[in-house]
Amino acid sequence: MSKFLELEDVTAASCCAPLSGPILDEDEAAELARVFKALSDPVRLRLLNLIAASEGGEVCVCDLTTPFDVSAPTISHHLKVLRQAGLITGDRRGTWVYYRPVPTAITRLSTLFTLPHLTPPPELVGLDEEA
Amino acid sequence: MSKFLELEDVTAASCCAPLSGPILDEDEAAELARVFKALSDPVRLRLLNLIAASEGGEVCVCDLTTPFDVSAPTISHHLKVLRQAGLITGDRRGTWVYYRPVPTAITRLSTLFTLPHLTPPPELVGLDEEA
DNA sequence: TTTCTGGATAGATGGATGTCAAATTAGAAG
DNA sequence: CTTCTAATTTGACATCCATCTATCCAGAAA
Repeated sequence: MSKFLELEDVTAASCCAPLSGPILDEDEAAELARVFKALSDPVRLRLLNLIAASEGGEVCVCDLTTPFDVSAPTISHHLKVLRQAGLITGDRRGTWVYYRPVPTAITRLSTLFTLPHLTPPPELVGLDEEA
Repeated sequence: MSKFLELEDVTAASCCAPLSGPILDEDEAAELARVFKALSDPVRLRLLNLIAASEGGEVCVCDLTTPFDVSAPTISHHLKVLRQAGLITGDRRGTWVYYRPVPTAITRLSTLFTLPHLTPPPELVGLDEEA
């Protein structure tokens, strides 16, 4: 494991119970917020999507810079943010650097959005905020 | 339906396929990013948690201001952001305003974080970013 | 070692965002 | 109408963040 990433994993134990579950304390909320902040940028979402959808399970950074309109350092920055959020991992192999998703960190978020006592009543659709 | 919320619903059709699914285009990514940006603040996460976990299915704003260290206008601002993201709805009844979660918008996010072809291999835990 | 290339870091900058105090609106009650 | 209270809006301010250019670091190949 290369050394160029010395980062704090933010997705510790904070999230497991759904949002509709027990009350979130300030620390848990702060940790979770950091993860969602990592997902709050379009470029980062597309990066994570490309990495998570990759056939081989990993993607070379060299393939992540061309699909975007931003500079290479910006891509590097976004990858770092995703790394710090614990959503992806990367390691250097020779000249190139490869990134993979961290499945446990990603699937953990899935349980957050289940609403046990609120199975979505389809009749309510349309009462949401309207344009 | 009261008039004090004239907001664009952001959680349109953008999200349904998991992050590991088909490639996200720029528009879809932008829409999704807006939802996650709404979730990227600790106060907003706790607000949504309080609302989603409420027994009666709704919460009066008057009960949402005391648990926090921030001023009432700030709470109002955060509620507006959550509303604009389509995650909650609110309406005034007499003197008070009540907020409810929007189940469809919330549960929809759940499907985003499933990894069909990547059932989380427990052996990989620990290879994540380390402190 | 020197050179070349892929990728990360450093520093600067413009725009977005969380916060508050003060002013405003909506409704209830005199 | 006047007054009081709940909640939102306005406007200002400080901080944060996405982006860029320039520079630096890590390997590979001479």
